[in-house]
Amino acid sequence: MKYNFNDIEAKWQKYWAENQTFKAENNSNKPKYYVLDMFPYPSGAGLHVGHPLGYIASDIYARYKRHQGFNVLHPQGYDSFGLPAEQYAIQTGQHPAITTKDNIATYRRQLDQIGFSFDWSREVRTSDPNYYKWTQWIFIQLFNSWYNNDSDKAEDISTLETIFSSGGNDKVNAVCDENIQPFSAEDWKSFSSEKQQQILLQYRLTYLAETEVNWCPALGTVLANDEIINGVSERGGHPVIRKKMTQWSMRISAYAERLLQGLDKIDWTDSLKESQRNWIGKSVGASVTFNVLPITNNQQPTTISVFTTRPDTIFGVSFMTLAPEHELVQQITTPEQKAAVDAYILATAKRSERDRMADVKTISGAFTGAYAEHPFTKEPIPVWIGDYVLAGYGTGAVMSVPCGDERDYAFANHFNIPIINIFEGVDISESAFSDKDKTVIGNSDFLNGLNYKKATKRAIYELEQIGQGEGKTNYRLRDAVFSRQRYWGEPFPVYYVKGMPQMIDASHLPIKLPEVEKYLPTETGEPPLGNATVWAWDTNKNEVVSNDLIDNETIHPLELNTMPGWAGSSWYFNRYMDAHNENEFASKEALDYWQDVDLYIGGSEHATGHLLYSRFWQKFLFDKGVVPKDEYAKKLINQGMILGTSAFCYGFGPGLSYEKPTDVVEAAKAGIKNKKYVIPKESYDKGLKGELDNITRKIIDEIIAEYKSKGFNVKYVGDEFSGTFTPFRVSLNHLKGTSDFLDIESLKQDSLFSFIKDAIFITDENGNYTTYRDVEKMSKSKYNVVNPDDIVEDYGADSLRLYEMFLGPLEQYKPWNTAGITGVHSFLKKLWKLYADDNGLKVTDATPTKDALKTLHKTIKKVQEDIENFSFNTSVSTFMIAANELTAQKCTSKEILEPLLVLISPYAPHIAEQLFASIQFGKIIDVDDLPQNYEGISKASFPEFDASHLVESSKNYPISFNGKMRFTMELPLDMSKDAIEKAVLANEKTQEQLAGRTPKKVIVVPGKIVNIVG
RNA sequence: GCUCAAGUGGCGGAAUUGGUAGACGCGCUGGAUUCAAAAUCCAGUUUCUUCGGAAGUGUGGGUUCGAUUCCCACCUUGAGUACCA
Repeated sequence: MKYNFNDIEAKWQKYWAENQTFKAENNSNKPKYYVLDMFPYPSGAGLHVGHPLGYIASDIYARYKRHQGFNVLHPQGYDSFGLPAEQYAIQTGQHPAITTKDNIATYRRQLDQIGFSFDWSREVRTSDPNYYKWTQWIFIQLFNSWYNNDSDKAEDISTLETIFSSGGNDKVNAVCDENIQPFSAEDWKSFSSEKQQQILLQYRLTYLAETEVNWCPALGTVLANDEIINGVSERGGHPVIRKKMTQWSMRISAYAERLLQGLDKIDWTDSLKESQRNWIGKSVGASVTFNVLPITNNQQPTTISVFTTRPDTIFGVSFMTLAPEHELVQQITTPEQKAAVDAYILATAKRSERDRMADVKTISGAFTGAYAEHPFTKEPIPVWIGDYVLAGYGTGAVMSVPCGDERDYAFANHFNIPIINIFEGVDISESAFSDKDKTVIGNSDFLNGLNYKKATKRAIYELEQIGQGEGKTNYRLRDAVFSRQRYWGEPFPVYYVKGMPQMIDASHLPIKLPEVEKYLPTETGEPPLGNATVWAWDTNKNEVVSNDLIDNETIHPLELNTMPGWAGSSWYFNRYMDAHNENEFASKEALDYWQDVDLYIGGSEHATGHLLYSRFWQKFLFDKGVVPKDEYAKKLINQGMILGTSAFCYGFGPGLSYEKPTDVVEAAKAGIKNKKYVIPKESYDKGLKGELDNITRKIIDEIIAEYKSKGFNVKYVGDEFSGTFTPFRVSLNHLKGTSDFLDIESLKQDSLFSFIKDAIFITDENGNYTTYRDVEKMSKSKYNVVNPDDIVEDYGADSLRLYEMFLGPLEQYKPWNTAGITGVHSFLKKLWKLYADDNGLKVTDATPTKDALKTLHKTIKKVQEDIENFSFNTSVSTFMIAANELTAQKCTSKEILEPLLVLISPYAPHIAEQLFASIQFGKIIDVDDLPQNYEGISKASFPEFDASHLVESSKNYPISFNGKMRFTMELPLDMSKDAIEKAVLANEKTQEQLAGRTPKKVIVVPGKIVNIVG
């Protein structure tokens, strides 16, 4: 019987689904293991071969853990809210829910045919009301919480109210808005309930505030910092501007330190942790307050507070710089400087964020005319403004120490501000000295002679003594904007009474997305939900009612924004534990049993988005006692991207290139229909170098001849040809099989490539045009997308799985090339032949040979090590070696061949199941004929490695001379060092190598190597 | 600029504690089988070579009996981040 993969795979996939083979139980005597994939956004384009890479890896691990006796949770779902479905709705009017449902169906079909061992009974979809009910619920919990720095955790807002009414806000150590007004317990009690609500909002973990947001006009929505790359939107590359808007925000800054500390206890890659550390951006230093010297006697005293990481350089301060947007600028600027300052502010305001980022070398600024007083020397310090100081970081003001900071140095030089040197024995005439550890402080009163560490400590102490500063830690991490002006997202469970947000009671959730006529913003600029006509909250009936009924007494308007994409993905891993629970977000029993994710696999592009926000929510839920762990994923692996290999042709002719020589251009303008040519890569390369090869020369001669025949007087005028050939991509569908040869006829018939329809292809002597292949990201527009459906049809799911793993290390970026898949495919055919031939099953009860046992056990050892190290590529090689060896040994022994299948089963589950079942029944069995009680290979135990089969009695020693291996010698392993040395020296090849020299030294490492020096 | 990865045949890659560099596969070359093709099987395939050998893991140096592996400097590529005080 032949290896009929299409038949086998379809039947086993059906069998697994029907028998719920991979369903995980929420209680079990077995140890638990949770393997999680980052769930996909179901896009309309479906899967390409790059997408399943991580899923295959996690599936191998999940199957391996089942063989090891674990109760494995391996779920899958869909991150199904998002922009593309909404944009499709805007274009076509089709409801995003329908688009999403269709896309999910496609994804499911594609995933199913790869043979994943997902427990689909736990599927989640973030856009399902039964799911987002709990996303809304978490939002309410965040609203009802504040962060207590004393207990270092989130607490219920009621505890804050209690503190307020007993002692005001004086003693509260909370993470909250800036500029909170102090009040006493009496004040609090006297406040109106609205005023109280306003104050509480400044403390809540999710809060409504007018903040400066990143507004993307093209997308009509705000974006979070992680959704902006180089000043433009991640999606679409549209410009982003700063704008003040009232938005929901998440007080993630409350968790900055815990998010940073938590990284130390999780096994994530260093680069990913590093990204998160950078994003959190902790810097330790001091805040220092400078008194501004009054210009006139009746001026209000003001202060400028700054954050610095170098309080030790306080005596080096020779000026201060404020961000142009700093609120004090107008107040302190002197009348003489007002014109200059205003002009500068105007000039900076005109520059976009992007310009400012791109141009960091130009030094600009203006003097305010004001002076601050040095806290210790009491000397006056000029106050400048400059756009190198960012309003959004620290306090938006810096104390400038030109001798210790490059930017301050450049600024001081540019504006001729004095530079004070406070470093002992350091020359600062050329540049600033920012290496804090290599000198001691001088010229600094009480800091003289101290090193960086001691001086910092002392400076902070002295500042505290005079009440003008304290030690402070600053974080770059900003609170995350949580409102989006979109339709296809979770609605907020929020209505407004007199402009104050009110939470809908959790018992009335979910608040379902309303129907709208149009998915665009309203004419008055409200978000799409502003189009909904039934979008008001009736506080008596506790239901969503028509907007007409709004009376602002019992019926109130609902929130028009929706939640961002990361809302639903920040907790989904917990929902899988108890996916259908209607009363809780997951039951306590399920959460206690599964605890956390043991292995999480997904892309590194989520490093500062999803992976940070989800850690934040997990910590919050942990504080609330809802989840048992404050980090949800013990280990995380980033799979690398699979790149496509695009195929290029090189065109020459109108519409494909410029027309040179000049005379030919003129002729073309005169209305001659020119010829197009597709030339080989070598001709193109030569053209780039300005040389002409025979082919190009021939083409030009042909063109000239044609013009001449039409009566034009043309001639070729030069050899300059660079840039006249145009490379263009062709679709992989137009290549012959998996080769690089172009199927010219099919290309010409494709309407996508109509521009090349009439071209003449310059082929080789066999009539082939060879395309040039280059590695790029897979994308539809590059025509290099490979669909897994095609691979599965041609080679089978097992081949696809093996090949994706065989390509290279999991974490690495690597190119896909379908041609290579024949290697793993013929391995599977060879494997099949080991078990079956034309007469049926070959497996016997024969006693295995020593060699076969050795092959098996070294394979067990290697494969087990590889899986545990996530080195899946090398285990595929190991399987190939094992199959090659066993074939050579003509092994038919069940004792060898049965355990081998268990080893292979995580990688190639279909063929392993088929052969395993066949061995059980002594013939190639059809899945349909299996008895009811049959337990498949997934219940089989992973084979035990037995080292005794690998014991050797001799070793083929490499004999090296000065470290270079020259020949080998077979010697017994129990031979003593001396005996080995004697035997090697006695060998005639040794004497040959030495050529008469006497060895200075002989290194013998028993069991490893012999090295002769001399 | 800073941070983090990574540089090995024509290609993807292997060598897990320093110990026979190039496993395994693709591609290529030759052969067998076939009327022919596909498929399959066998042999070869780092480079140079006077066929004895010699050189060789981005470059230059170092440590070591011995370095793809450890250390220093540099070059290149990729990713992230950026007037962060």
